Amino acid sequence: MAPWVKPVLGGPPALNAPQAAAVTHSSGPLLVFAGAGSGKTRVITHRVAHLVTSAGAQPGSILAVTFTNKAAGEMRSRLSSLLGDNVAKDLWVGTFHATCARLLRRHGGAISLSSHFIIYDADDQKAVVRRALRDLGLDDRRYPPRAILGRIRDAKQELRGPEALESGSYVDDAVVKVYRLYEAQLQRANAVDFEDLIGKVVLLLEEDPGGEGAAIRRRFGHVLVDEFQDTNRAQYRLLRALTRHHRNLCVVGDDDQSIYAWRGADVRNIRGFEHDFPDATIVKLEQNYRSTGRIVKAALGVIEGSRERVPKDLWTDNLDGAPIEVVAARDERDEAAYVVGVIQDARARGTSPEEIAVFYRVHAQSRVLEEALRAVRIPYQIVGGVRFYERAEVKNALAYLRVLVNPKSDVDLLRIINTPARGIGAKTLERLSSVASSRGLSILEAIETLEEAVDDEVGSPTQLGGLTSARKRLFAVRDLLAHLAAKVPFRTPSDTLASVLDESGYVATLQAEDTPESEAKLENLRELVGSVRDYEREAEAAGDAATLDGYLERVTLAADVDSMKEASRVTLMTVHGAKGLEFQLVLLTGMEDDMLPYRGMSSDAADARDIDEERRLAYVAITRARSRLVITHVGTRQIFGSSRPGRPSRFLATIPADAAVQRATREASRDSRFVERARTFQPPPQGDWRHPFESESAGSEARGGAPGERFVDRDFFDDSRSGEADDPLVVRRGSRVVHAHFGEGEVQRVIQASEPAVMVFFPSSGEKKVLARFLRRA
DNA sequence: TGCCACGCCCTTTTT
DNA sequence: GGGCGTGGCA
Repeated sequence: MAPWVKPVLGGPPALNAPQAAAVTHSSGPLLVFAGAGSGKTRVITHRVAHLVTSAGAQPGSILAVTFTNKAAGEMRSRLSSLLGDNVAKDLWVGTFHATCARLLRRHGGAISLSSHFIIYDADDQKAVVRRALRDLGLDDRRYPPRAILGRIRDAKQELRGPEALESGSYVDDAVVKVYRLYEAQLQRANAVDFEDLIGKVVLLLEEDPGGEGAAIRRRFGHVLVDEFQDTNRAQYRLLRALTRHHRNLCVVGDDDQSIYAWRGADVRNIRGFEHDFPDATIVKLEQNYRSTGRIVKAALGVIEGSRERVPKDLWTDNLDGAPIEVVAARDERDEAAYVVGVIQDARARGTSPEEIAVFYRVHAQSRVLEEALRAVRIPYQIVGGVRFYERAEVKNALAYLRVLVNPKSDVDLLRIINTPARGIGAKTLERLSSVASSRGLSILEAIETLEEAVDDEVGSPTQLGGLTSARKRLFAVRDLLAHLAAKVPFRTPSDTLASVLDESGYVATLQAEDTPESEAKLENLRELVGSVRDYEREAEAAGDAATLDGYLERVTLAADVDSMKEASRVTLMTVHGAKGLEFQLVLLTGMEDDMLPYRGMSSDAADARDIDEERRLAYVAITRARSRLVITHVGTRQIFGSSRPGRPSRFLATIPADAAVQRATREASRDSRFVERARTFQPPPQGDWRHPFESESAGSEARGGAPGERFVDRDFFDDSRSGEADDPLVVRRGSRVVHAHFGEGEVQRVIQASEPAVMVFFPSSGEKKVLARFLRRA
């Protein structure tokens, strides 16, 4: 038996006595720093069990929140086995979003939210933003919907309304206007977005309209949170508001595994917990039960380079295990071939495929790996990528259902009004839309007014907004929907879906297309009907009524969980997707600077904070491995259609030498220069982010500055320089400038290049990169 | 109105 | 390399 397959652990034993006491028995605020592999979820389940069995808490007064459905499901099943189904069924165990949705359905009336509200996902949000931009007459090339929505989302995650946003710059003003319309649109549609689910519960709790906030607060005597480092500001405020009186808040997390800052997670929630709760009991779980000694050591080496972290000394009693293999490959194909070789070898030694995972930083890396695996017929599954519920045909079908439940939902109506094609084009929709917004109606209501206009014989073409010719087609859609909606109460959800697909002509249209693509779409629609049937069966088993509302909520709050089967397949996924999982053998690919740490096309250097998040990502990846870890990096990588040079990631240099061995593939060995570089590089001194290779291979690649060198994006034209110039133009972000051709604009950022240049936003023509010498002060 | 060709831009992702 | 959005054309 190879050393690395030797069993090294037997699952987390009981906590040591003082820890156990603190974790299960302490009262008041409790913060548990649970290092990777230290048995974090156990903390919550055992505490809950103790609260119920020994502390006399009512199961219904305990709320345990997680981030994913999967985590919630696991927690629930563990609690069921600890406490029995009968007790566990009364506990509130769920994701932040599902829990808040449940509360809002019961208490949302106080903030005029009908209990049939629907939840808009990212796509719906974007559609609302696009429409708002159109209504405001703003060009969506100059104001990219994605970016605008990003700003709105950021604001909502901090519970800031449009009035609380900065204004003054062109973009800021646009954001504020779009945000206002966006909110109005959601309210009119009786819809909420993911941020609202949290935000509106916070509103209920903090403002207590009709006593509903107090009612929610009374409900819960204990609140427990998993993966606390991933909470955003709004979620933190929710937790504080919920526990304001009794302060029975138990949070478990690991700041070293905070990898979601980019979507709003605020690591200050965990790092600053002690500040907000000075009386909190703090426990650190530092013993790792998962991985070999060398893996733990490597992980610790990597994470210790962080600028800021709560110190934790991860250690293990497990055997040292085999050295980590750091392998240089020539390019991504060579890397894939090596990965395949390792997998074949491991399988031959008896490692089962579901114990093997291949990680990468971005999905784009998966293609080459897939090809290599397919070539030798190794079964694999990819987690992530395009999700089932995000496919266009699935979203269309769901949009029909959502309109039936909530006819005011314009986003959904607009999605299906011309699906399948019914001759209702952009022009018609634009007119309809403006009729609707000018009268404060939903689109469907606006269609109704066309009828009134006809009945009254007063419908002048101007009043109808030029909609006379499309009227018949619009009425046909309205009648179709009315007909389907009338039958909803008498049909099962799956029958409703089936008749929607049939009577709308959607299926017929796809069948007529008769292409491989249309066949795939039909297949997906059949699967969707199947998923509704599954839901109906589950609801029945749980003794609940199966409703269309119920199904839609589940789907909107669902993830990719179902797709990750226990089947005997090798798993391919991004490092983000790997959090919370563990495998016997992990292959971490693409360990190059620019890939991990990742840097996109732009030459902007990441700042130290971004680098630290990438470092934590590497830490998460490493700590997923139980007994064997193989890390690969390449000399050249083709990605996104072009080639970039690869150098070993700076993080590799922080793995202690006695934990790893360096290797090269046969292909890579031929390039002796690359191998020599890869073999001999040294860790950079602390605090110096210059890559070690940069000095050695100076001038070998012309790039926009050394990696890691800080690009200054403000005060670039500082006074020391301006002294030499004839016209000292000092600009910084936000400065107003004038360009001879584009007119007045606003500086977005300063670009470091051979000649000073800036990105300027011109309201007349959008964002442009211009040389500073063509600008003057506004 | 609908189709196709062209060009752009590219992280990570739950709910 | 590829998905998506746009703009030109039938």
